[in-house]
Amino acid sequence: MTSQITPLSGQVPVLDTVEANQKISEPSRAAGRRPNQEHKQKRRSEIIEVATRIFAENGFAATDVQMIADECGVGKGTVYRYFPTKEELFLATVDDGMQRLSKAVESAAAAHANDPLELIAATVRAYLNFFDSHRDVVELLIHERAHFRDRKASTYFVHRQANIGPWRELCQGLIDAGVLRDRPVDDVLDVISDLLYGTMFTNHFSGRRRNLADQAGRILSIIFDGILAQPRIDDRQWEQG
Amino acid sequence: MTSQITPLSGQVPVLDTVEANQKISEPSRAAGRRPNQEHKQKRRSEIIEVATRIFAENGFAATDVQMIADECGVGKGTVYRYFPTKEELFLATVDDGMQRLSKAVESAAAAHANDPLELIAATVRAYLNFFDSHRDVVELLIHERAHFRDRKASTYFVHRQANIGPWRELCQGLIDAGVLRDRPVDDVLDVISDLLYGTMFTNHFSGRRRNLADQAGRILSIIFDGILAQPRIDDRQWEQG
Amino acid sequence: MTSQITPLSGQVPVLDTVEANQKISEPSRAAGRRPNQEHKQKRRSEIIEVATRIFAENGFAATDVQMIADECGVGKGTVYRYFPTKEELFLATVDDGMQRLSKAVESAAAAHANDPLELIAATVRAYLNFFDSHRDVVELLIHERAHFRDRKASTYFVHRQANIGPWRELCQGLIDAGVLRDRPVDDVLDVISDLLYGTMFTNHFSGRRRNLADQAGRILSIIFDGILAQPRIDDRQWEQG
Amino acid sequence: MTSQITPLSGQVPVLDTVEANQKISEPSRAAGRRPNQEHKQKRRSEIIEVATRIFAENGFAATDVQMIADECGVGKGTVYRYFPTKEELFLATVDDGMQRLSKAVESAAAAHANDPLELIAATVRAYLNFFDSHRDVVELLIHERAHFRDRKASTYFVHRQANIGPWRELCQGLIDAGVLRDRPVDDVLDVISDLLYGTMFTNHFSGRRRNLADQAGRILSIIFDGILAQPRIDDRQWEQG
DNA sequence: CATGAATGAGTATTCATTCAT
DNA sequence: TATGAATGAATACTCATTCAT
Repeated sequence: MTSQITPLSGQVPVLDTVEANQKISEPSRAAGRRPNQEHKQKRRSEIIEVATRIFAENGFAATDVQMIADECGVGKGTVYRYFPTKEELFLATVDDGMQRLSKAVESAAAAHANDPLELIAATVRAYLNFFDSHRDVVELLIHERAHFRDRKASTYFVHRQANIGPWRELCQGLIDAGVLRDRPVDDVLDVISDLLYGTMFTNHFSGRRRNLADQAGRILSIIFDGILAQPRIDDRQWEQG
Repeated sequence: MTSQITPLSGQVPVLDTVEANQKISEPSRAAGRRPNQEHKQKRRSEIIEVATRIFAENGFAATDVQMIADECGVGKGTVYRYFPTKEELFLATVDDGMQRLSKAVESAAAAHANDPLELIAATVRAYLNFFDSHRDVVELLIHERAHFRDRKASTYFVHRQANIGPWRELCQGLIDAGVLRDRPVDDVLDVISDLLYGTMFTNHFSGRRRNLADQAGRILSIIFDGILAQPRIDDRQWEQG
Repeated sequence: MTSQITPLSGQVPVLDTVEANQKISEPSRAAGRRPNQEHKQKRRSEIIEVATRIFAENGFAATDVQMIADECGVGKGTVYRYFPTKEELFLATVDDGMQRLSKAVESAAAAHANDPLELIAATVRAYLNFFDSHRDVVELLIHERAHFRDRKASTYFVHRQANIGPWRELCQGLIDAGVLRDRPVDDVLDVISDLLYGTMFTNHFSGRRRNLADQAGRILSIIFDGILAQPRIDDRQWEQG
Repeated sequence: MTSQITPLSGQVPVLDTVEANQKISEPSRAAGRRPNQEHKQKRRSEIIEVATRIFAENGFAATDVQMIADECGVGKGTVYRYFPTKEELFLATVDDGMQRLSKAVESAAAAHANDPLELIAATVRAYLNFFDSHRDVVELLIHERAHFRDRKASTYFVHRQANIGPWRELCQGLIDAGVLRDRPVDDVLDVISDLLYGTMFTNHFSGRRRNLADQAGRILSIIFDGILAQPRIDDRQWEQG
């Protein structure tokens, strides 16, 4: 159900395909109209696709399942055949969004597996690009949090946590190699992750539409080099609060 | 309605009291029924305080105005005497939260008006501290976005935009003085703002509870100095995507 | 909530009035539109009266609360102000029916307190008369049983059990006085109760419409004297199965 | 469709097999596909058996045809091949129950064809025993009445009416022979029928679990001999209301 | 023949808002 | 002015029935 989400990854992440638990076990009984797995998967995808759009546009509460059924050209009962409740349908759209994010980041990372800094840069660009061209998914994240706050851990952070591992190794390697300053790995990853998360939301919420390639560049520049003109000479301990 | 929000400010931020239409119109006759006005303001504050908590706990849709009335010990009709609709009441709580954020950041900044870098550091700490001790407000921001997406600009970003000015001047001054690298001011401010925004949400959503002073220190360290061990020597242009 | 139901009673049964728990405790707070107890009781009765008819006509499942609201000339929400669920409303109608039965039997019995056999006869007549002229109540008993089978003891039998006491004493007295044969009191009461219950249902379900006074007479004749021409001479033990 | 039901019968009751329209039409070609017919009858019986249990447990409305299909291990469509609607299936279970009652009473009566009073006693016992060991059937009677009130005469009373004949003759014979008092036959039969009906329901609804043989004995004792110690001396006319 | 995928009519309950008192 | 009684629009989910395979 989860997969590569963390915006940094030094190796090709494995996509944990979900189909297993979606397939209905083959009934061993007699003739009759047989269930068609292919057809089921296809229709399930259609519903998720439409639901993603409609939930993103209207939010969870304001979305009537009938709207989704109509848009799909099926009866409401059919939607309920595939997803037992409106909530499950919604969560399926969020999960689907996260899987698509994973694939997008993976693909981008795969092309730069041999140049660590470029790998990081490519990942940052892929992450921002994904959310820029899939604004629906940003909305879903908000609605998930608003509606399921106390019943479910945020899907986004579940994925982030599940896939941080490879990035930690990559970072540690770069520190050992003297490429990065000797800072705790988790501190570095947290700052980068939080910055991307905040940037993504801000882009979306504030309507800020800058050239994404430039934006990624500016972010990387500051992350890599900081904002001070003469950094290390100033010895002040910012850590002390 | 708005006030100092931007997490960086080189001068005592001005509280833009736009709340004209929220305040009960001042009676123009000299003295007379002043006590009533005070009573009204007090009750209005009570309602907002209770509503903040209940909206944060339950979200907008799941909150029944009756719950708020009960908690306040007044009739439902009374709540409607102070706020014409549930939505206006909700928005008033968000605005109230933003004003409190402003005051908190202001106060922290005021103590370091003479040391720019320390001013920045103090602001970062104050910002993270505020949201850490006012988790309600984080929730309200989410619910506002989820429910009012297409009807209202995010109060948070309205405030941010309204109060970025002084920070821009501060930054430009530091660049001119050679303290900061010569990067476009807005780039720097965006990165810092987005990072704080993302950090705040991540702290809240992922349940990450680190020592806040340390967290602020780590953030500042990376912002100021970057993550690379030998920064400027690498001339690579990250801007090119 | 309960009261005299059992069809036999040697003393004026006490009607346990229910109003106590229906009244809303006086709110101690300020002005405003005050709750009006009288008005509430009246409306509650109206709703029960209408609901009795509609539930009896359509059954529980087929009754739409809207039908009741319309018939009452109030909004659906108003019905729900008085009864939190459709089920509670239904059960209230059953209870109301049982209370009315109690009153009817009581009144009839009160007139013959000094002649035990006549008291029994009057009770039998009152019981059959009540259900004959309140066919709604018979229906409610059926629907209650059909719908609440495993969630609630039958209201009818709860009442019957709660009010059998006085009848047991009366019967025992008559046995001691040699008026009745020396049989276990509970056997006698069970047979009479079951016979009345079965007669009531049969009258209702089979559409049998005989003169009720005659019917009561025939029942009493057989109960008192049996069907055998030469009873006690035949010593056969029916008890042995 | 109907059969011997009336609890009193002086001769082997005839099973009125009216179930013509329930049976799958007999194939007129001599032999041929007889096995298929058998298979059909068998499956039909299976479905009725399962449906009886499930309808009794859940009531008509709360029973999902899917539940019955699952329990039978067949597809829902198959159930509909045997019974055109859920209602017809339900009514078939009621009718089946009544036929089983008939058989049970018949068998018991057959053993005492030569002793009228013992025949009556045996019938009473068989009737109470049947419903005691087939509680499902009692439930079905209730649900039938609740759901089909105005569309269908109660199956129970249809059967009762259809089979009262032989009992009337038996009774009249006993009266003529001076065994029973000279009362109108129908009065006697009504009282006995109603008493058994009421006893059966009361046993079921009130959870009263007494030794059935004893119970039958007590009932017979009162029916035969009445409750008065000195019956006929008291000349009072109970008939006058 | 048997099956189960598809359908859509049907309904209890909630709650923002109004307004009589 | 404060109150709470009244209202009715709005909506997820079920399940009997049909019919393509």
